[in-house]
Amino acid sequence: MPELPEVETIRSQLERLTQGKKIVKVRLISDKPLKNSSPVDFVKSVENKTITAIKRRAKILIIELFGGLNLLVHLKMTGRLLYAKPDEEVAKHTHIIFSLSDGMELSFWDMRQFGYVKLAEGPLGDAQEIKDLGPEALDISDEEFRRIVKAKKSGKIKPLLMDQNFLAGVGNIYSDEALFLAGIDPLRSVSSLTGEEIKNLASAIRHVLADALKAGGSSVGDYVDVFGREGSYVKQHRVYGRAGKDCPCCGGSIGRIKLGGRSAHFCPICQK
DNA sequence: AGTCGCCTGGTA
DNA sequence: TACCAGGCGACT
Repeated sequence: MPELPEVETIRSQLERLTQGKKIVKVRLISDKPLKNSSPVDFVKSVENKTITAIKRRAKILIIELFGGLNLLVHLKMTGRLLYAKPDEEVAKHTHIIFSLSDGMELSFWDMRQFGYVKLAEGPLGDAQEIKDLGPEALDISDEEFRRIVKAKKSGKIKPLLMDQNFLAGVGNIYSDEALFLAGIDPLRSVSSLTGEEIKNLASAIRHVLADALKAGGSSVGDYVDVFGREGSYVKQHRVYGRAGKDCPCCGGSIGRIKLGGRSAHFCPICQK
């Protein structure tokens, strides 16, 4: 599902709602999200631990537990973390229910089952999922962005923006939106970008992510926040999901191509 | 660098 | 029926 603005929306909500609360019970409806870790260890390690902080790195949520354990949650395409009152019937696609000391439940729901909830011991920076990530996209400086772009000798700009080890937090929606704002064709090779284009792109990335965060993210298909509410940034999309519609800048038709197995949306006139 | 696979479900 | 979907890792 979500990219940085959506995950950050959930992070800040969880921080407000669950920080300082204790996880009094864990109900594993399915082991699938645990990937390789043992269900017994998972439940034993998490039950009766207090949530000390909710952090985020790239698109990964980090639920910090008292005693130094971290729960890493990746929502991938359709994962949700839902905060709600206990319900008699468990909704379809709910995999894990954490009962909290305030009487509420935090549920991990994931229709396509790509997401994970993993226990990470030791320093967070040592975790396999975290250690190779690039700098955070939301507040990347012009200088830092220029440095990491210049370090790349080959490849196309759009797939590079989505590479989490290059830049952390940008996915298919926001790479399209940022490239549109910067006037750069998604197929451009990294090495062909001018200094000014790189600067404009850094600015566009920060701008798009900050605006999307303000709007509570983009609900294209499945994304909802911890209360099950949609984000409203789709209304502000300039190119993503708008193939065949008018470019907000020149009035031409928005195009859509396949790039690296994903769809890329762009204006063939405004983006060079 | 490009394609496939993991899954379920919605839409043309 | 076929194709599409906010991700990403494992293949060739």
